[in-house]
This record gives sequence, structure tokens and C-alpha cells, in this order.
Amino acid sequence: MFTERFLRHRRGAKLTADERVALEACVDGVVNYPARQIVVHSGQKLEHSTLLVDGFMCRYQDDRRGLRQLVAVHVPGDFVDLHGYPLQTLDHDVAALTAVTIATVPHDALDRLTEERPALARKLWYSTLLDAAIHRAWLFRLGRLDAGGRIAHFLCETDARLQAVGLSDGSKFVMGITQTDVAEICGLTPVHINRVIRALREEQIVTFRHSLVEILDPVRLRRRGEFDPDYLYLNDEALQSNGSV
Amino acid sequence: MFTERFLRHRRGAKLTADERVALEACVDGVVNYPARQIVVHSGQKLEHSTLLVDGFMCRYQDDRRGLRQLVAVHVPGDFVDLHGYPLQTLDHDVAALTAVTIATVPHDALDRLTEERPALARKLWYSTLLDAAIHRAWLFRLGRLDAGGRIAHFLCETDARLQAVGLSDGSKFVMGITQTDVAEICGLTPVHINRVIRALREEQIVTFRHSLVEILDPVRLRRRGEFDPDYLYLNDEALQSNGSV
DNA sequence: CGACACGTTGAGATATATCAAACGTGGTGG
DNA sequence: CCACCACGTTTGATATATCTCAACGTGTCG
Repeated sequence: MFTERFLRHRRGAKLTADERVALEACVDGVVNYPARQIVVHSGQKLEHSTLLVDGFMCRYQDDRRGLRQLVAVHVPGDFVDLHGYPLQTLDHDVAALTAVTIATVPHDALDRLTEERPALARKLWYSTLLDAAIHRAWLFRLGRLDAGGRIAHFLCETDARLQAVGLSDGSKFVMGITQTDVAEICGLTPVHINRVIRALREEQIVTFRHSLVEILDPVRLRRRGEFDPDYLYLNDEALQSNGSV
Repeated sequence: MFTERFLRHRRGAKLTADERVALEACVDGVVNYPARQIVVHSGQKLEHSTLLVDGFMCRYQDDRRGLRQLVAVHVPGDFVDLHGYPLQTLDHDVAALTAVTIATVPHDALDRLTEERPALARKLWYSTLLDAAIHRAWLFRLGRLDAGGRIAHFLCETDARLQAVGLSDGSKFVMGITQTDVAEICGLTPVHINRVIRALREEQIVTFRHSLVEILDPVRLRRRGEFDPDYLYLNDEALQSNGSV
């Protein structure tokens, strides 16, 4: 049940029932963390990886002045730091954005699992490559979109990912993050985020207040963010309400 | 010999002689491409992956107006689209930046290799995770650095990666890319890149003309780009001249 | 009730984009 | 050998997006 949402609705990497049981059996603990808590420090030697069961987590790097750039946001079902398994240490911190529940999977269990099951190993690999694909979409977002486009792109992506795990119906979802968090995601200042969110609201495209995101006009939101969900490798079932621009 | 530079000087993923031979044996062809040629189109079904032997390649996404955002630059020794093996199709294009020589590795050979050799499979996985770590550094670059910082960071990174494969001595290297390429890497306009490169030259930090990069003041270049090479997972041997800021 | 985090607004400063043009330079064909 | 062209680079003038600093609201919770 911890792995219920893992790789759900991803093209070409569906876990077999057998594989799911095997992976599930590797979980050695379930832990709760409060919002804002750091779960893994950059450089720390890792003995296990973290499967996010409930809540939102993020990964980030600090600049010299202590300003953060988020490099990933994780939703339930994500194997947050699976890349820490081959890499052994991480180049960034991992923290809870909201209060979270996580399941831990020891690396030595993954050793056994991947040795005995090359097909499952390839799916775990695949899951880390999805994260890399999301990194690339974020690069596009930061490199080529203006503030409104970045916010729109982020909200489209989050909606699509939450839909894939059954946590959004495509018109609204709950995400307990602040405008400051969005600023750290989009590479902008909180003040500017606030103004641009207001503009998007006034244009009747999307509202984002009190951690509730309501998508008023999905078509214009996608166009504004030049959002094309291809990079999420979702299957047809998940894509019902996520057409391309 | 094609794999000679692959994973060279990377911490914790040194290939054994045996593994290198096995990987080398998978190469089924060597091809040359002219500069600017697209090698893999987004969405195309892949049957093999590409090991870059000589020259520079890139990966990029287009925006609606046809402007490109580069999401990766590859140097000799990189397994450019190894992520295409588990993913099967790519979410971006792959192209030659300069004239290149590549070796191709069929995916069915990788199937056999990874089934028989879990340790090698983990190193291949690791290599795709290095690319993801570089993506994250690029996110930091785009999200938190100004134009001068982005260029400095990119040059530091490229220098470090080229040093790892023996193609830079830390004070200069040859990289046949244009200022427009740098603009597409840094998410800026070519005009602004030009002005900022001039400023870096006038400050006696670095020069970049006619595809020759000369690092005049490595310490200030690293500080300007807030560059910390941790994310490249280089071993001590490669790090001799790449201290942290 | 007060404290604190988060959100909102305004005015002015600054980095970067945009548009337009000129300059070099290497290659190519007449 | 020269004229010309394509391409990359360089420069100037102006426009605009975003930042910065400062202040004020607003809700929540002890």
C-alpha cells in the first residue's frame, strides 16, 4: 500500500503485481515529519531512500546568500531520493514542504531486489529518469518563460502529476505551499509572484489562495505556460484531461 | 577505446577492466555527424543509445516561437542519451553542437548487459543520475544567478568536465560553440551574452573568443558563478584544480 | 490579546530584452 | 584575385520585466 501510487499511470513502466509486492516488502519503516523539516542533508551518506506517502516534499540548493532554488517538488507516490541509491550522497537537501508521511527503503534491500529482478531494476531506473525529465521541463520554464508562464507551467505540471495519483480532478487541488515556495520554484521574488498570481486571477485563468489551486481556464493556463505533458510519460488513462497546447 | 572517457574520474562508479570490455563489446557502430545536425528527434522510438567520442553535443527543447532552451551539453565520454534506454522515447531533441564522432550501443545489447551484470547496470544508472545532477545545477544557475554568474558557472562546469576527461588543463579549453549557443544555455539573449562576456573579459576573469575559452582568474570565475563542483561527483584526482568557492 | 507568518500594495531602481545596424572574417564563385 | 555572402560578433538606443525596499493587512494560534 505504500507503493500504491508509485509509477502510477506511467507509460511503459507498469509494475507487475509481483514486483509491487517485492518492492513493498522492502519498506522497513514509516515516519512522519512536520512541514519545513529537512529530511536529508546535502553530502550526507545515505543508507535508505524515501518513498513519499502523503504530503509534499522538495529538493533544493542554497546560494551564497542563503536564498534557495527548489530543483524538485514531490507528490505522493514519488520515490523522492531514489537517486541517492546509486549516487550514495546527494548534491542537494531534501525537505518536507508540508507535514508528510514517508516510507523508508533500505539500500541493501534494493541491492537484493535489483540483483534478482533486472526488469524491476529498470523500472526503478526509469522512475529516476522521470525526475530528470521534470528537471528538464523546469529548465525550459526558467530559461524561456516569463513570470506568468512559469507559474502557469508549474501549476499545469502539478495538476497533471496529482491527477496521475488521484489527488486532483483537473479543476482544483490542495497544495499547502506558500507564495514564497512558488518564488523559490520559479526563480522569482515572492513579491513578484504575488503580483503575477493576482494578474492570473484577474484574467480568470487560475486562482491560488489558502493552498487551494482552482484552475478556471485549463486551456489558457496550458497555453500561458506552454505546457505539453509529454515529458511526464503518462499513459492515455491519465491524459484524459491533459491535452497538449 | 570508445568508452575510454566514460565515467572517468567519477567517485564510486569506476568501471572494472572487465566491465569496460563488456560495454565496449556492445558498440555496434561509429558515425560522424556535421555540426548542428539533429541526431535524435523528440518522441522518436529509440533502438540504440549514443556514446559521444569526439566533439560537443546538446539536448534542447523548443518553445512556441521556436526559441531553444538547451537542457544539456555533452562532452566526449558522455553517454548522451542513455536515458533513452529505460524511457524508450525522449522528451527533447539531441543534436551535434560541433562536428562529432559517436559510437552507438543497441538497446538489446544493454538488455543482456544489465541482466548479467547488476553492478554494471548500477553504474550505467549512476551515469544518467550525473546528468540529472547537472540538470539541477543548471536549475540553480537559471533560477538564482544573474547573467555574469550564469556564464561563469557554465564555464566552470565545462572546464571541470573537460578536465575530467583530459580535454582542459584548467586554464584554457577549446569549445566550438557560438555566443548564441551560450545564450540558449543561459536563458538569455545573444546580445546580452555578448555584453556580459565583454565585461568578464574587461574584468580579466575569462576570455571566450573564436571558440577558445581562457580562464584568467579561476578563483574569481568560480566565485562569480557560485560554482561548487560537488554535484559532478568527481574523485580527488580530477579535483586537483577545482576547489570549492 | 499579541505575535508571527503570510499576503498585498506602492514607488523607484536595475537587469535584461528588443530593435536596428554595422563590423569582421572565412568561404565561394565568377 | 576580387566581389560577395553567410555567419558570428559588436555596438547603440530604447523598452520592459523583474527586483528592491518599505509599509501595511490579515489570519492563526498560543
